[in-house]
Amino acid sequence: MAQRGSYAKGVAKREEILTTALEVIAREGFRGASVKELADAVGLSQAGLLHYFDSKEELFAEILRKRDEVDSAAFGDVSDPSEITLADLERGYVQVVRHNADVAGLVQLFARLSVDAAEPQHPAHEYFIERGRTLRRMITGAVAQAQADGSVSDRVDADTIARLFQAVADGLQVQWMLEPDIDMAAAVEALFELVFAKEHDTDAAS
Amino acid sequence: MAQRGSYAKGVAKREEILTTALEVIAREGFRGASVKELADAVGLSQAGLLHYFDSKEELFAEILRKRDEVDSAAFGDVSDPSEITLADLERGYVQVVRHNADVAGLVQLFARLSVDAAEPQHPAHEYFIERGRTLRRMITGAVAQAQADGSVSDRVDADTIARLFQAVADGLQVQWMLEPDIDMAAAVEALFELVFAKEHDTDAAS
DNA sequence: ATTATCTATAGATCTATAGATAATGC
DNA sequence: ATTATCTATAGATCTATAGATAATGC
Repeated sequence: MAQRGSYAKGVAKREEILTTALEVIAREGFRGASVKELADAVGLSQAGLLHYFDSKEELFAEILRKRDEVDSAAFGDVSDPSEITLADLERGYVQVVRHNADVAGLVQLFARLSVDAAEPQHPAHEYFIERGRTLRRMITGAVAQAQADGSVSDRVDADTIARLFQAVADGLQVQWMLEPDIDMAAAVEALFELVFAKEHDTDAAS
Repeated sequence: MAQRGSYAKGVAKREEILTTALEVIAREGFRGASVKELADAVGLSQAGLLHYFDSKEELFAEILRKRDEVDSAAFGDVSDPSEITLADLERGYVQVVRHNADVAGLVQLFARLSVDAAEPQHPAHEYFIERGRTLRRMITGAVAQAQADGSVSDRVDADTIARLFQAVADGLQVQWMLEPDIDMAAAVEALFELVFAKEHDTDAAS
């Protein structure tokens, strides 16, 4: 009952498990991602690894959380969502989409768990709900601002636009997994082009 | 070697397997969809059912094909994609999205297989590629037409717009599986609103 | 005393296949 | 003769847990 908490060694090992898992999955794909494989990669037995997590599903949920942590460290954390402009958003979006093309296994893991985590009891359920909210909050901020200054039509509310943007991101990844040749970044840029009445209507003669 | 082909009874049974599977999965969800469960539902043993399919994965691929067949019979087949207007597209889109809300299990199955079928050897790989193409062809037709008459900006080519529309459809379903309360139809309508410079700019004063 | 880790194993599935027998149709 | 179907089973996984021992730290 009286939990003492993890020893320093345990904390470090758990961390190592997650970061190593990210590499293994990114490289080998989601298929090779059995608990056994991940345990081998950090030199633990399968039972040894599971000591750190309640279940396999929780392990994978934690891997995704760790991924976000690593990514937002790499791509810059957003302290204040209301500070983001649309241009920032577009840049960040394209950057993430480009990066994802290098970590196919993680994209697969994410997509796979998105489906499994639909079940409310799934250990990643909250993760996905929370992540979606955070993502949309950022988008909504930028969009609302653009609507205020007139560069985006306000016939559709910012929340719904945010939902559509999220959907495009998820949906494009599905297409990309199936046909890795397609250019996700170009598609994202096109989306911004379409939704935002940009100033450079150069050849709008017709 | 000398294949005689299936007997009438076998053909009918195979059909029954697929249509029953659709009902079972729609109702019970993707979880209860083991081969055993599906076999029980048509009164066959597991081995008896597998006699009709090369593998479990092929079975599921066939189930999805059957679903499309049933759906396009219900929602009207498109003989000539170039005949579709944007308004048709929007109507059809909303209709399908509404229908899907009643068959959660099939939506899950589809999403789950989308990921698994990324593997080129997966029996549903071709299905997904082909389906995407067909869907986008319809969208492209309608969009190109709208671009020709000026109701849609031609700064983004019709193919890319089609890809975005497909992505929105897939991505919204992921959101909906996670949070069934959201209104997919409203989001789809918003997408059309955004992309198409509709005439009814009623309150475009600002 | 508690955590970190191992080995071993229960047991839950699930897929595919082999080897029957019964039904169908050339 | 071939298909339709069954029972039985191999065997591949994989997850979780029990019961050890070794390492850590109050």
